[in-house]
Amino acid sequence: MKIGELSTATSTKVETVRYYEKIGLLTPPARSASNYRSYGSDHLARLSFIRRARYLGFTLGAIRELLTLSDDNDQSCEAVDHIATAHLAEVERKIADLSALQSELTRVLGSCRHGTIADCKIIESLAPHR
Amino acid sequence: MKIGELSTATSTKVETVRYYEKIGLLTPPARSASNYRSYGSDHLARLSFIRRARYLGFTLGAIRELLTLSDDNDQSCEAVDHIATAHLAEVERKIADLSALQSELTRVLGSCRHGTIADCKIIESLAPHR
DNA sequence: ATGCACCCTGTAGCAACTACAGGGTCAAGC
DNA sequence: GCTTGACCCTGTAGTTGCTACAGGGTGCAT
Repeated sequence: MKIGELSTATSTKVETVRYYEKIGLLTPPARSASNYRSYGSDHLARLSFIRRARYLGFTLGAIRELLTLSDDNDQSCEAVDHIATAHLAEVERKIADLSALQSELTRVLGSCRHGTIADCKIIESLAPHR
Repeated sequence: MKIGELSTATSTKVETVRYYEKIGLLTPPARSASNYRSYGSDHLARLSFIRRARYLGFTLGAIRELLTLSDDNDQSCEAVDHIATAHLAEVERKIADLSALQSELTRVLGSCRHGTIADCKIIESLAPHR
């Protein structure tokens, strides 16, 4: 399949596919006579893996590790578990941060009296002169 | 005050202060005879505002708008309210996304049987061949 | 006078793409 | 047979919000 087909099959932009190749996440595929990239089902599987992991918020670095690990069938999946656990912890930390932010923003917004800037409580609470 | 003092006063890296000046968020301060930047309390207030808004997750673009608005005391604070409301919505969307992710990661991790890669459920659920 | 902490400018790097610019290829329709 | 349009190619630069040098100058204490 050509890059455009692979791209639509995985909901990935064509440029992104080429980018993954450039940084070594995807192996360079065979080329047609007219120098077009020609992908097989292995590429499709690998790219699907990458996209799903990206969707789950893994960094490209983590994905690279996961891909390396997944190539070695005999290894224990302890390392995989470790990467995923660390990522989960990170996600939970972000949720906590954002929730704190949410309360604060809600508080700030709740103080808006819809007057003029001069006595805008939002601006005020952003500029703590305390 | 010199840039280092401003920097520690606002917990901002010196490079970041210069960066804010370069992109026009901070007005260029006066210079000493030896070409050192020399800041006053207005700069301190403005940088505090920026840092607090950044801490609350506002983008520099949004902060630029907020700063422009806050300079015009007579305007209604409707626009300010609008920016903050939009930001809150964004934060809430992110929280929802991350929470979905959290469940999915928890599910994926829960399936780990600590065997070898060959039958690693984590890897499997990352590569959906369905 | 010599060290050290601080200041200056300017450029390049990070993540993870995205968006051109400037060209080549291929199949369909007139 | 020739044009039109959709696709493909490479390479480079832009995005966001900084951060990290490199290669210098300044100011103060010892």
